[in-house]
Amino acid sequence: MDCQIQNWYGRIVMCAEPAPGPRLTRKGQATRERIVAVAAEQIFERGVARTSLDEVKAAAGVSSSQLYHYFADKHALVLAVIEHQTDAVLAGQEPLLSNLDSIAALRAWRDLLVATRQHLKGQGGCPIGSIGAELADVDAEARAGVADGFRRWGDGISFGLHAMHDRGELAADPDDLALAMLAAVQGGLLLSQMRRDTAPLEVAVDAMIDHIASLMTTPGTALSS
Amino acid sequence: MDCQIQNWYGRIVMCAEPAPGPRLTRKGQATRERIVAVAAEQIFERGVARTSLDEVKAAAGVSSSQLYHYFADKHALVLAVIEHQTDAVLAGQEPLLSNLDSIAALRAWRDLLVATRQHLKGQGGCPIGSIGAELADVDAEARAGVADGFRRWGDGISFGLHAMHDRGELAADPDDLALAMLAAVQGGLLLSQMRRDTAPLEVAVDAMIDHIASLMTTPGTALSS
DNA sequence: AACAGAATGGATTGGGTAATCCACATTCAG
DNA sequence: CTGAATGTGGATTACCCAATCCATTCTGTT
Repeated sequence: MDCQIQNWYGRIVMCAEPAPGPRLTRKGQATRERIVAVAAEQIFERGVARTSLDEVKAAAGVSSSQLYHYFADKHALVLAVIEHQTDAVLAGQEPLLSNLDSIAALRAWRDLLVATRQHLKGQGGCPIGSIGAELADVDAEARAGVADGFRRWGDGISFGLHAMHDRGELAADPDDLALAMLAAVQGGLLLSQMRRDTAPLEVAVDAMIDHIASLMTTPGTALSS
Repeated sequence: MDCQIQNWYGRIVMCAEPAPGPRLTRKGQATRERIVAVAAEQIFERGVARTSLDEVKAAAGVSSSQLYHYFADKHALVLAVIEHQTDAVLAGQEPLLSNLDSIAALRAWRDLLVATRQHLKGQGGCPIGSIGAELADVDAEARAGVADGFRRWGDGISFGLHAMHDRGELAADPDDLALAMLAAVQGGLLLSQMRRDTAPLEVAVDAMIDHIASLMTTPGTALSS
């Protein structure tokens, strides 16, 4: 179901396969991607249930028959959007995400997350997480898709931590720390969205970075406070 | 807009005022509460948009006119549900939540959160957070209601941390730590919901407790690992 | 050129649901 | 006791939206 590709930074990441059904012409592929991109944007703003296909069709400049030519139904479109958003979120964190192998690198990555969030003026949460929260108990495939997105994200975080661990600098399980860090990011994003204030995201991720710093065997890694 | 009451454990917490509009008879109050309880349950299971008022009416055994007698519209009902769920979530963590003034107390509270989550067999996320994620950018009042619920929750956590700080045991800002802890809980719940596995919640909260433990001035507070 | 498969257009259908309306019953206060 | 406010019932309306259908045009291959 998945293929492996080399990304721009040399790391191997998992990505979804191109397309299963009937092969698409260049034009059809462009139309399909346009639909997914528009749907992703609207779902990010309003959620899945409040995004009507009529509006997606209008914004993408396509008709009903086109939409249902590329997607069996709304559910299939949502699955494509989840993959699309996962790719976008992970790509938006590169090249930092692939190199989180020092406290300094973690802090730079944190700054990027906060800056991205600030750029949205308090609107919107996590493009993946919000879909997951809405559909987890309603659509098993969507839940699995979001879970896979989180897995890829967590793998990205743990990659750098594993490097630190392998160098003997980190005295803890990198996978657990990566999972905890991802949780801090998700919770921080949610709280920040509710309060329209990046402070919760900053405090949560800072606390987790400080925790990692406290588990390092090498000296000279001062806390941020 | 709010009133202060004494809860069972002596702490002063903020709660919503009883009811603003025309005063209700005992029977009317019961009907209203039944509607809110049923709506809360269905929204927890399916989300706001996928909860139809017809089903709420059927499950609560009321007719349209009753529902619209107590609530101006669906939006007003959702606001009532947010308050209802906030009260329920906080009450469900007592008496532990009001006494998080030691590492041992924090660990006991963590165990309660994990056990509660396990009891749901992987279904459902945070009753408050999931509503917030769905409505934050669509319904400003709902967002504010959820934000207030999170504030109350965070206040509960910070209360015990402040006690530790006042005793000179904790060398950090209790409010920041409480905010980070709440973020870890929310993120942990979301990840656990996606993976249908309590591990993310456990790891995230454990990491945050360990972090707090590392900031304590008194010795003898061993890490959980 | 010619054919098959792919892509597009737009009208239509059918189901679901929030909200309204009017008629009737119950409760409570003075 | 009595009337005014509160509580209840169910039918109805008006709208939104996912999905279908058929006809037509485009694209790539041999």
